Amino acid sequence: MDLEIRAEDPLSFSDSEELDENGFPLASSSGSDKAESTSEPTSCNDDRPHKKLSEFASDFYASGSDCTSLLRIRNEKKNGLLVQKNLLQMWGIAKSEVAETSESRVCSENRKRKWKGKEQGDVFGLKLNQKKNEKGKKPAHVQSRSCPFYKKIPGTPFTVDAFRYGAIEGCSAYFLTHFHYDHYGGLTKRWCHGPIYCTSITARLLDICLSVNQSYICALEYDKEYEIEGIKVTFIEANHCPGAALIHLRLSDGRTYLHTGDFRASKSMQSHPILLNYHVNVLYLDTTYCNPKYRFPSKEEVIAFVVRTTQKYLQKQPKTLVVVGAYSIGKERVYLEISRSLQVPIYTNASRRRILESFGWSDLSSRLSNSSHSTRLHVLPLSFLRLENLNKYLATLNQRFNAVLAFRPTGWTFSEATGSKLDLIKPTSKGNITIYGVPYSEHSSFNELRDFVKFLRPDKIIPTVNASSIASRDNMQALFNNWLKS
DNA sequence: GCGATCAGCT
DNA sequence: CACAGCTGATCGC
Repeated sequence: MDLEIRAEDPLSFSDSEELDENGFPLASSSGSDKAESTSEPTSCNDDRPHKKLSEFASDFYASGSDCTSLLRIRNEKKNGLLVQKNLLQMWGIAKSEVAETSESRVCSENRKRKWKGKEQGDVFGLKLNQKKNEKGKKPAHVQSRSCPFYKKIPGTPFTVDAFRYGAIEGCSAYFLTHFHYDHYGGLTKRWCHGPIYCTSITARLLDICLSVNQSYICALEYDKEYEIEGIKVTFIEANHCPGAALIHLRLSDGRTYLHTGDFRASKSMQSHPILLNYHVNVLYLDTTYCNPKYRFPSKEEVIAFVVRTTQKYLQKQPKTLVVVGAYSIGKERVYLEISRSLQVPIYTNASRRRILESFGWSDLSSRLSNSSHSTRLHVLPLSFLRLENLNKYLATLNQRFNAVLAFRPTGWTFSEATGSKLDLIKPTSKGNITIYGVPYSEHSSFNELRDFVKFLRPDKIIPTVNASSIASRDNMQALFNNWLKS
């Protein structure tokens, strides 16, 4: 493999900033500007208010928080890339170009209304002026975007899920924990900054969806120890989406790190040999739901609820179309279990079928259908699951169904009131369309997180989510301290 | 013209 | 809120 970059001192990312014993920025450090690590010099004045209060991971904030997406899927149309304009077009129901489908019309009208309220002219004027004045220069927010410290692993030339920062100084191995946009963002077919280590499923998705140059992709098996740049590396199944991994690192000096990427902690992880055998010094933790209010049921309980709700609806109304919403990858088991219990195939569009088939799960692949007429079970993009959209979708299936039962699986569908009592969930409903939000989470609940940390007993915990506000960080740190005391 | 990235939004 | 995106507009080549 040709490495584009050669770190002069691969064991040190930034020798100019003050670090603690683990290689993290000291709270009292004043060298925040030196933390800049993109290849571009930064010239932005930092007037962020929190700077005065805390220097914790100063470059964390410089990383920006925008999450944009442009998932282009290589279509079946030869080698061309096709951007899918809208769902009804994709299904061949609406004509392209001229086709102003009811769905696209609704959306564009909504946007126009919002846009108008923001004084269109002013916005355009401002942008154009800025562009003229700053010709040749990148906008400030781009210039200031540098790799957050918690994505760099101290004492190693590794970064984790850090692809939006160009070439990172001192990094000669880029790890990708899983194929979700907020983690792979920045990866394109023009990636050339170094080898990407990931699982084989993620590796295939990088090829299928992003056309990343194969020569940069290094697929590692789960539960097998590799030595990369002198560091022992083991991937552990993360219980998140297909191909997601925890990264276990053992340095030659004995330090042990665990980076969870995104994960849902489970009891079975507590019997993993590598987690039992090595004390973890630093834990990089997915703290998405690190708040006691997040108390959702197990995936199995939610699936059981979805299946029995489906069966109940079908008894009352046999001509019901069942719809499950999903992002690119994740939540597969929800529709897989409906498919099993109803003994019907799963219809979804060609792009998603290609992705699902790449997992190499024969049980899933064998249930996929390319015909929307062949089955009452359809998988659609989560964003499409709204009453108006589903109503129109139903109409396109010409009388074959007369009701829609849809499920939106997301960890956000929690309610203090319902808690784990799933049968109290009230769907949103209008006419013959019913949409259930179900708390199917692929991140740890608060209790699962606590139990995992108490099992692992790391010396230090670095939250990788919800760490942008001081209050939130302090809150989490207090929880960690509480969990780890005694 | 095309791919990548933006702000704004959910 | 924020999961993990989605959209049209804009930017760079």
